[in-house]
Amino acid sequence: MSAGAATLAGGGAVLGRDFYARPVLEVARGLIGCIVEYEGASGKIVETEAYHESEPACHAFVGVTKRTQTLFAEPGTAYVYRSYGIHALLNAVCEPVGVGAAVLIRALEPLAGIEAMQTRRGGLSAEQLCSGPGKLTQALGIGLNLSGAKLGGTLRLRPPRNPYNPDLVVTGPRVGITKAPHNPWRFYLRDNPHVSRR
DNA sequence: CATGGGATTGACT
DNA sequence: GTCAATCCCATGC
Repeated sequence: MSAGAATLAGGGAVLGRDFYARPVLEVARGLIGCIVEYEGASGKIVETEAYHESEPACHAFVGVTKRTQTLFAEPGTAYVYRSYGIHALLNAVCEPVGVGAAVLIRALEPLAGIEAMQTRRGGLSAEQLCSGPGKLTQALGIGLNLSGAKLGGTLRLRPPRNPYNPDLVVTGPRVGITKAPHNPWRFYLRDNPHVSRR
């Protein structure tokens, strides 16, 4: 079982505070294979990236501001922000309170609610529905209003349904950033067709 | 108060 | 391959 998994009455388990209150690189790797659920739609995480206040690519690098205060909040908080004026990007806040760190969820393999996703995304194939950080928030209907919400409520993450080979998780440099681009802090499932492409 | 940049995407040459 | 769209907010004057 994954660290921090707690059993819910009625079946299923949800990742709890202990899961997120660890070094952000561990959480980024650990989230691969986990399930994101929101209002009946769900998908398996196939790609993540880690961000930490100690390096300039992270929004929290500048310290606590109105924009970044959520990154320093309780582990297991959602941090959603608008990128390029258009897209909402979903992160899970990690490490203890007062440390600015989060895992960006970059791609999902759709599991449930695919028709609703296609309605929101324009009838694309399953492989294109959630294969990017801006795409998956649109597909699930996740907006900026969820920033600051505690993960585990309407928006929740579950541990993997089935065990999988940890060798399938590979690392690489993060995508799309201009600062500290070389840290290999991106994690994804090898050969999974739902991973983002450029 | 004005400016500039951005953890992206999709359309177009 | 290039490039515009479009919003939030940090920064600087």
